[in-house]
Amino acid sequence: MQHSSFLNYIDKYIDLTEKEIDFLRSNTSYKKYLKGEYIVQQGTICKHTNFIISGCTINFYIDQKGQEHIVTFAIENWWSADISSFITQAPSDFNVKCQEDTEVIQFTYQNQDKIFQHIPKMETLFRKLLEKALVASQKRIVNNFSLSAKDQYLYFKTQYSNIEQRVPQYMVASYLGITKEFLSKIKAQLVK
Amino acid sequence: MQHSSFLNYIDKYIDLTEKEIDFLRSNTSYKKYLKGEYIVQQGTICKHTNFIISGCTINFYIDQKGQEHIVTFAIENWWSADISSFITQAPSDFNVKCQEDTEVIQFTYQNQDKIFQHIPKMETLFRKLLEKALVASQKRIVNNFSLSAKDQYLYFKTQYSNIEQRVPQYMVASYLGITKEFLSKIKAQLVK
DNA sequence: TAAATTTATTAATCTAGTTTATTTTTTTTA
DNA sequence: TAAAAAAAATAAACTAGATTAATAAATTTA
Repeated sequence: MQHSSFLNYIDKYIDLTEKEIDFLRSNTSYKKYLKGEYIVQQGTICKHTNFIISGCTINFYIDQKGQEHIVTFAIENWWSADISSFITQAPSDFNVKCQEDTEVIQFTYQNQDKIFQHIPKMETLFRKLLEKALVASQKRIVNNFSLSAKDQYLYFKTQYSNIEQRVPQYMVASYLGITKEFLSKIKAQLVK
Repeated sequence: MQHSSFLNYIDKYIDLTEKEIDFLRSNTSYKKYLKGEYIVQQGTICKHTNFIISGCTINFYIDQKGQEHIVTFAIENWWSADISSFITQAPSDFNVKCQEDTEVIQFTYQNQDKIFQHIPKMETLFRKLLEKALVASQKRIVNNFSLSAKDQYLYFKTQYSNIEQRVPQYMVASYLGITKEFLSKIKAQLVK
């Protein structure tokens, strides 16, 4: 029941037997975080990969100058974790924080491995998700290269309009790598 | 024999039986490209994932203004492809071009799939490689956010000093997302 | 080995985006 | 529902890096 939206998601990509579903259910766990809570904190180890059932998380870090930079947003039916820390089980450079009350299904490193060994289709699914994530990440680098801040913002709106409505504008600016003042200027200019 | 450096690479990560090695060998192929040849051209489909035995490739695109942007470099023991085009088998937005004479082991989409089904360990290896590639890609975005052009260049040198020696300086500038003139200025300033 | 081509340097001018500071608007809390 | 706090807007001064243009050095080719 807690797992149902997660299982629906999985079902869109692969077919699992009843046994496999039970295995998956018993090797993952449900957790609810409140708005403002941290799922991962800079300097600690990222224990879980999180599938978001409901809510919204931000992945950010604080640089040497004390400035906060948003690396990614995640909402329902997306995945949220600091992969670097998760795969190495070493302290994280990032924070994962709940921007809203957030319900997740969690995979520990050990359980994820167990799942991949018992259900190779799950590993295939994860491989394909990683391929897509890598393509999206490269696309972001490419956009950074060749689009003005205004065009990057417009692209963001086409891709993530649902997110724009759920987070403060200064976080969108941070995600785009520009100042909140400049995003404000861009918006004013777009209105005209 | 043509496959030996590829098999050595694989052997560092996973143990394969003789049969598995034969299967891998018969479902991949060796190819040699000359300096300047294209492995993938913008607008065509990326047919292969390439493991580089020797040589150097650049992955770049031409933007609307006709400007060339280098997205990635790859050398011996790295992988080279346009993943986006490869996984969708749709026309590529990128070029993969040989910067030196380059020998590769090639996986077609179908054969890669066959290999993953016959040798799940290979899919595990690829998943882990993708995880690492995603982490590196995110790291690049993060550096872009918080480092000056000079510091990005210094970071590049620590990570890819071997590549810096093998490609013209203007390609390094392009990879860093700055002009060749500005990189020249940075280098002059660093000498002092 | 000279000519042609490609790559790198230098310098002046310019601009997209930052910084700093102040004001206004919106949201939260008591 | 008023006060406090957080978020957004506006504007002036500033700067990192781009653009343009000319020159020099290195590499390739004949």
